[in-house]
Amino acid sequence: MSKGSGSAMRAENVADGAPDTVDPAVEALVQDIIGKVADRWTMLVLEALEEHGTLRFTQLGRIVSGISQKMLTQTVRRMEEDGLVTRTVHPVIPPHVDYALTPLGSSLSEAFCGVWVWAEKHRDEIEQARRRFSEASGKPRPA
Amino acid sequence: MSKGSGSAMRAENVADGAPDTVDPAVEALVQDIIGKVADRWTMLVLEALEEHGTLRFTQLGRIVSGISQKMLTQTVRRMEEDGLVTRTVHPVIPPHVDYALTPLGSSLSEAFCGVWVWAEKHRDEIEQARRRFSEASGKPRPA
DNA sequence: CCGTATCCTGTCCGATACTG
DNA sequence: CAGTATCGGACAGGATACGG
Repeated sequence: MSKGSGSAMRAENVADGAPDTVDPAVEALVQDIIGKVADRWTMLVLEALEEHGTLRFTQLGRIVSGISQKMLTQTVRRMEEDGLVTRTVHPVIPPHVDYALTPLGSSLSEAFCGVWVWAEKHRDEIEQARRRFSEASGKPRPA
Repeated sequence: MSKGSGSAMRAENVADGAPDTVDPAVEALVQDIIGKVADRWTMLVLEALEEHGTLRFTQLGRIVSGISQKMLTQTVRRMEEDGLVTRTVHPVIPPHVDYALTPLGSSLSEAFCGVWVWAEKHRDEIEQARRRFSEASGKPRPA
């Protein structure tokens, strides 16, 4: 999933009228971002921080119930790397680390909210479609 | 995304220490939908159909370059199951199958556009953040 | 041309144990 | 409390070959 995002290729000038010309670099980056954000844990951490503001490691782990330390660390690190969250270490005993969304992280949360709203709005249609599909295929309902 | 998001498996509930903005059940379903829809191939197929309209199996496979037949079939099947695309079989020889977006699929594409725009708009910030992170961590370029 | 079935590999993720 | 390291199971997904 980690594709060559290091490319300095710039093609923001999509001033043409052709809608079918999607820049490969942009497309790659978008896929990369989506891939990360759509991750089960990343999404939940994003939400948790959007809701509660600053949180500690353990707090985060409690809110995102079910996540392992490994995944929490990994998720949070990647989000930090992408500039979505800030990681503040207080050098005291016992250790104390705070996590918070950056403006970039907040804006992503907001942007992704559109898809969230869509899913919520159309979940009935989706379930209907699934049922219709199961009916037509003669297959039993998958879980 | 990753593997586990097959269906609404989130039976685990938080001890309600903090008020959630959304219903847990709805959240689970939305996560499920997001998980499927945000899939790398699903996204590309969605885009391809949004751009080109109706497409045949092989056409689709050519546009979404790099996808295997297995994944293409699987992706398209799931999208059909969720009511995002229509699958029209022309019983001729040789076989001829057309795929097209449903209104639901189009609306999803539109909703996803927000994230797409976000990624495009902020890709510089993200790359900067990554560079800064690499610098601070003393890590070499991750390919 | 379209789709399925089989094999095989890479990777994700949870559990556990240990350090500062 | 916060994080790292390692092991092992499970599954996604690519390649291939074959059926309709």
